Amino acid sequence: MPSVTIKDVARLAGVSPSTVSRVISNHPRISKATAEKVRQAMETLGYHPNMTAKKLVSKSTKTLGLVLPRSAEELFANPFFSEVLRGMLACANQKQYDLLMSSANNPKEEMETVTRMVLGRQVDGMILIKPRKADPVIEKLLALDFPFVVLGRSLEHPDVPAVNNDNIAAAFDATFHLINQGHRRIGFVSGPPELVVSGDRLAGYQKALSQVKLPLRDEWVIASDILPKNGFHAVSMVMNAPDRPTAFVVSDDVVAFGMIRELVGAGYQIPEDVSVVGFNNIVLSELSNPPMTTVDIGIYHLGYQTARHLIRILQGEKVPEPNVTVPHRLVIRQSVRFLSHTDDSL
Amino acid sequence: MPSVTIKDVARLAGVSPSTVSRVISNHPRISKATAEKVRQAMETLGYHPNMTAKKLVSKSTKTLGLVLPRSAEELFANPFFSEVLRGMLACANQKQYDLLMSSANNPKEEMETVTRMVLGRQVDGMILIKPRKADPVIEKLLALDFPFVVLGRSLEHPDVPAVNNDNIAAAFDATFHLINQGHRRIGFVSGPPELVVSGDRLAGYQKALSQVKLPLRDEWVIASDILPKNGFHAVSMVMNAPDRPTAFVVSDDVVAFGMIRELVGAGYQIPEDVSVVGFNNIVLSELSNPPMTTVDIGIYHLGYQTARHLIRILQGEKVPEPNVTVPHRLVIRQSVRFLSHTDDSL
DNA sequence: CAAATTTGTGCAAACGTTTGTATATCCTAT
DNA sequence: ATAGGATATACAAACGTTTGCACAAATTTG
Repeated sequence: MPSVTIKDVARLAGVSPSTVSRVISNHPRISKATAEKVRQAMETLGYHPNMTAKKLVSKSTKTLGLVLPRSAEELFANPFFSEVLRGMLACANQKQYDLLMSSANNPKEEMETVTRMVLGRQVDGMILIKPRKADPVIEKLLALDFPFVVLGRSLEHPDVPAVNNDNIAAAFDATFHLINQGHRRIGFVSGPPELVVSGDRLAGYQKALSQVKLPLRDEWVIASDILPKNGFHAVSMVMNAPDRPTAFVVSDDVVAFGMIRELVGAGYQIPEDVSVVGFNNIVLSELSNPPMTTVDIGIYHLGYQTARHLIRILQGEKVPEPNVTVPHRLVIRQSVRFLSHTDDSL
Repeated sequence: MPSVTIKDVARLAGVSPSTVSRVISNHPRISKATAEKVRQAMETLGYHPNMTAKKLVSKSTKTLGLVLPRSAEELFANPFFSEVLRGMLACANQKQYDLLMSSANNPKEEMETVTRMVLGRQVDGMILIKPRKADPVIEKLLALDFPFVVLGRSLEHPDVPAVNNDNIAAAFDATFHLINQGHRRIGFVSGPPELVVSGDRLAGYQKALSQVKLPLRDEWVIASDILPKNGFHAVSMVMNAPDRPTAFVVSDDVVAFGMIRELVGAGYQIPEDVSVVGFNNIVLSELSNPPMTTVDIGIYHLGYQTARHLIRILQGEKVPEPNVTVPHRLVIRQSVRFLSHTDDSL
């Protein structure tokens, strides 16, 4: 409302607008005296720079763009997202950047929003969360030569700046933990098939099985997108077969919760009858009943490093590696049972 | 990078920049012919308006500001937040607004960020999430006469535009449900004491007790901020007393999870030994073991309506009521036991 | 002590739009 | 034919900054 500009300050301080500007940016060749005078004037007038004007002339917005994946509806109810966001905000905040967010209901809207942010010069760089396979947004940004980093990885462009877990290794570890605990019949619940991350985790699972020469049984891998809605029919189908799995690797903790709930409802005990290892280690994994064994992928760091990486690039710092990998670790709690080989109660 | 401006379009189309501008904004007095010519030129050049310039001259940013409460660290790991955000984004997106976010580590930073957004004219309005009692940010915004709405309510300024639940009634309902189920010794776990919402829920709990002439026992109300860190000492202290509560109202589902976990760890069964009713109905409340009885406060709607309310105000629509109340409802699941009055097993 | 350099400040252009006012062309009505 | 009003477009100022250049004053140098 008051809208006091640099000119008002200049007038009161008895100097030119450019001098005021230089005082603000600590230009070296401003005398101590005028600087003081100007600061005084700013103070009494309650001056604050108009960021929009500043952005226009400086051609830098100090803002990072973030468009929510169209799968937002699902992914978003997931604590994963807020934890990632928390990391991003923490980093952005520290480096004096803001985050401009928008959501989109479908791929078309998503592209439009990206376009508006990028071509509309509202942001200095973009963050892409969990890209799809053959993601057109990546193609677009690449074509525009606009700075961006993906949280996850691009299948088609391996050298695009990215922050990711080694999801193959992570799923391998999760699966191998079950193997080490004596399990031989291990099922897998995968994430949305269009996401790169889903493919990686599936691959890690398969790798672990084949390493110990266990057969891959297609009927034991379940696509999670049919899970929460359809009452887990796929799960009960698998469980009703004569030689059912004794354990599952589930590529998302939330889905794992839903699955456990179904299993419990069907009369199974966790981990006595079925073991489960989840993915992500969200806060509630620790608080659930039973506390869930899961692979901690460092969600907060994932977010933090993604923002960090992008800002580094924007500031022209030497970026040693295009890709940064956030370490994961298996957190062993109580949703996995040790299965003696001589035990054939299952 | 290419940075094609309105002038480039004008040149190619053989008209003046102002004409191009008017074509874009569908000015009535532009001939069909030129309009076509200009659109053609925009197309071939791949023109997109520079939003920053537009914002500068139009003095409207089409952006909503959101500063994360300093309690972000805690609140944020909470799915509550992402669900609220999802609602806000959905509404903003629909009304063609963006969200500018920032976080702050302490009240001072918070104020600075608000100042930067508001006085820096980066946003048209602000959203304040769950204000504290005597929140200085509210005072500031009021003093500046800057449009904002709070998600929650202001204690000191009841007529400030706000979107909220009737938290007193909600906590009353939760407590009364326990009473109806036969409970007479009911504890309460409160949220961070500096938040308005915490006070309201506590009041609702007290109201329910006094309505049925149950004594208020101070030692049975536990402040949650001492909960997750200190291993729930307060809980075990309460539980070890000779006449311990048979049930708790817990003003946040996440805290309820943590509490249940502690209780289970101490050998109690839920709901057989202790009943719990939570607050918020986050996604995982349904999936937990046992599924949690909780009051659904419509988190998504809370977010959606907050954005909606602010946008209404910004667009100068007649706003019938300064405050909108999002309805709540008790969702009965399986964390509460029916307690026969003749049953003195507890 | 004059010349050269440094120091401090102002002027004006630029960033890419929007919009009020002026002007030119074209109708329509007298 | 011609005034009067539409209609369609151009001009230029404005939004609030930053910054290259010019220039005066102060300081250093030989």
